[in-house]
Amino acid sequence: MNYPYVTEFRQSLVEWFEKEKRDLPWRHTKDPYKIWVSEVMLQQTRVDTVIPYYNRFMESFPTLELLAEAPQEYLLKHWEGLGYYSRARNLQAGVREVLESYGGIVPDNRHEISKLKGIGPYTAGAILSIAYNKPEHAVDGNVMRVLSRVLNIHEDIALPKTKKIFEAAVEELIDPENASSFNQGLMELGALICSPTSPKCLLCPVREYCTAFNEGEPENLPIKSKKVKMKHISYDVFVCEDEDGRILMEQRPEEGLLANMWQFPMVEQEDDSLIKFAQHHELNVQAHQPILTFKHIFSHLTWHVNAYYMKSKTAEKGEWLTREQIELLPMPVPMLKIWQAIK
DNA sequence: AAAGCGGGGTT
DNA sequence: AACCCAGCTTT
Repeated sequence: MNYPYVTEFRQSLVEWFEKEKRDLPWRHTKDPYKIWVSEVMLQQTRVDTVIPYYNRFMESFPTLELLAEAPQEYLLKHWEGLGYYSRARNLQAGVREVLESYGGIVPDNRHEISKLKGIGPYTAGAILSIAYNKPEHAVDGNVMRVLSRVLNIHEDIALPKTKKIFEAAVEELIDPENASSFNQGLMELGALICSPTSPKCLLCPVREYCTAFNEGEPENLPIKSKKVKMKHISYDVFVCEDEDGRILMEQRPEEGLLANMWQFPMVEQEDDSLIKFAQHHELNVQAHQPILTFKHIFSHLTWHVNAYYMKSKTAEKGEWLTREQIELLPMPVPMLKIWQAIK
């Protein structure tokens, strides 16, 4: 690696972290289960977003056993609005594996913990280092940004193989006695100081040991290629209420986008989609009116939603639920938006 | 190696 | 509007 400041970098980073770290709910524990939950929630998700979800989750599922026993719908309700809902289902599958195969003890080595559903290379290293203080790499977007600057690495971080370079670097740099503070320090530095744009180098505890600060251009690292083609789809959504005040609902498939989440019936927009919808459900629609139109942007596609409200005579087909029942169902944000408009 | 998978904040 | 965020799974 040919980096001359290993000892100084370690010491400065760990000291800075232990002095300046934010007071976060999951930093009050070393329970591997709780660290696990926090790390899964934090995947592609900001700290400020996660905090209320984590607190609510720990009130309902304070132990691994209670999470293992929870109905999936109740679990998803706790994840509602957080996104990437497969994380929640994988987490539950993972804790069940721990109970069945490891006597309820989260494994303390990479080989075993990596077998658990939802635990990839990053989360494995995060749990091992934070809960067990094991000197294991935990390379996320923050770490790649920080180390690309400290070590002046110009490889494209969008390429999967590039992550191996950073994992190898962490293995050499990591403080074997303070793995927890070292790994968290790298991420905390990325969050507070070594930001994507306008890094605050003058406040940085390791700027003396930063190759890009000394010899390069920190603000132009890391190198990241990008190519995204956004897809667009238009949907009609029908909020259909019968004479008893019950509303027609449907559950999404168990695989794919928003798996197992509930929604008001939704069909791809066509000129006669309302007629087709009414025929399919054998509805006797008496009146309908537009509620709202909006755009919902996912990471890889955009929904253009037209929502309508309608009254129908009571029909046999489909799941007709009361407002109280609907409140208990996990729904994605676009549906919550429509539900708010209805109420 | 590439694609699918949420939602929201920042610039 | 583009980018980013304490990434993982499937193909």
